Amino acid sequence: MAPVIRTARERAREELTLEIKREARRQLADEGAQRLSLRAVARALGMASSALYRYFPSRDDLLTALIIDAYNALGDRVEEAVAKSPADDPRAQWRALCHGVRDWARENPHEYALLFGTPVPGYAAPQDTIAPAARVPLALVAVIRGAAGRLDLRAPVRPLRGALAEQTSALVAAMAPEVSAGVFTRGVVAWSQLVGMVSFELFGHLVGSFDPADAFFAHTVEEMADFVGLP
Amino acid sequence: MAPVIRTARERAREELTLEIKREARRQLADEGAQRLSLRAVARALGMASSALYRYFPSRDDLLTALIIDAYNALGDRVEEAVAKSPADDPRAQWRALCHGVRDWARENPHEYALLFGTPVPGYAAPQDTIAPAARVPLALVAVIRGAAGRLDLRAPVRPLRGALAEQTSALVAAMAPEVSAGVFTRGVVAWSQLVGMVSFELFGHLVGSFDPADAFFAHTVEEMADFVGLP
DNA sequence: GCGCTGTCAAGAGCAGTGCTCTCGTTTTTG
DNA sequence: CAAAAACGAGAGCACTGCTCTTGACAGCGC
Repeated sequence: MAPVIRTARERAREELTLEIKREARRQLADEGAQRLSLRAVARALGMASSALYRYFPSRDDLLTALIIDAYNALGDRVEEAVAKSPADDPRAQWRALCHGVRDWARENPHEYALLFGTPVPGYAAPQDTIAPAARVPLALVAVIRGAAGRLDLRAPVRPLRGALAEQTSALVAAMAPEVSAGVFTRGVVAWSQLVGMVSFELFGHLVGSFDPADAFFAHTVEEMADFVGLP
Repeated sequence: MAPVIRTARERAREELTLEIKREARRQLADEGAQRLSLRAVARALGMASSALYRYFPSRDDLLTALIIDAYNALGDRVEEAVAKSPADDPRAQWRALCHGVRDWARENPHEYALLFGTPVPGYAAPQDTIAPAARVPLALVAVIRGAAGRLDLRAPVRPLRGALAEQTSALVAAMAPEVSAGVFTRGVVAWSQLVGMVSFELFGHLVGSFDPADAFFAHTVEEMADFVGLP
């Protein structure tokens, strides 16, 4: 393993890397990813802009690092919210998860936009992001798994056919064997609905209709809990 | 009214405005809004970059014009798809609407991102965009209205309380008086789910799970049609 | 302790951006 | 016909991401 005592150089490098990300995150929160400027970050840190390239080979790499941090911040928040909920109350956990996502998004709109808005770089999500990105979806299926056997579907799930049945059964076998394929797809539907609704609110698509979205959001969270059959 | 025969200058201006938008749309489709450059547009048109500012006061204004055009293109596409469906088959119309949105989005990913991704300008959606932006949602409630009286809800809608009841009753009275408040909210839920799912597919959030999303999309469209009670 | 080697910050510079201002020219208008 | 408005082009400002070179310093084996 790496030694605990590093050379002065290595410690300085690690510290500066953190400081750069900290300042970049500040500017991101202030002005959005669009206006995040390497030169401005360097200026705020009192160093030459060229020196920054020793730590992040390009602006996109800095953004990727911020994306990973944001995914982890959201993951921490949501996992903690779920953990604080009663262990035997899947609906309370569901509520905590959904409201955790929304609250975090409203507190960090630019970071949320970085995760779920238009992808900034050339469409290719680096490999390092997929694990942090999976945390909230995994927490969501964990909540559903915790309710397995007690699920109560008011409306039966339509049968899965052909390619969808194959895709779903592979996924279910890998990550939620105690849950039926139909319920699993409903979980994915609810996840996309949650992100769609939060994006609507943050991106201003609800201004003419449910402008203070609190009541609508709370209601929809319950409806989607019913949709996946949570007790 | 304005005369049909305009001065040569006015006709030239109108034509050049269209040409600028055409070229900008080309570059938008190629590289995305991020890389859309006024200078590059001017270069392609063989004119000085400064001359462009006589037609669009800023880059954001050009983008706003493109946003309006994109909303209208999507609106045309969806309205036409619904109109081509059997008049007495709300579920077929629903299918046409949802698949119309997805198909258009897949054919014009950057323009879709412009509409439903991270808002590019300073968060304020200009007044001119809200009418074109409302076309697809309005088409969606029209489909539901067309099925009023024949709706079949497998799972009853949770009662709307407090602020939500007030917001919804105002909206329902204004745009869908023959539909119950509960069904109306489910329509909004389905709309946000649709956009969330298409965004997931286009922005790469489905790569690990339902990567070819065709089967999952088709299945979910039917599930959401059930959700709003379409016959 | 000494020198080599790799790492580092800094500066200059390149190509590009949005945007403003001025300056002649052209077209419309009174 | 003359005044006024609109127009295209050019120069220029302040900024961006990024590259290359230069000189200084730290860490290592000897």
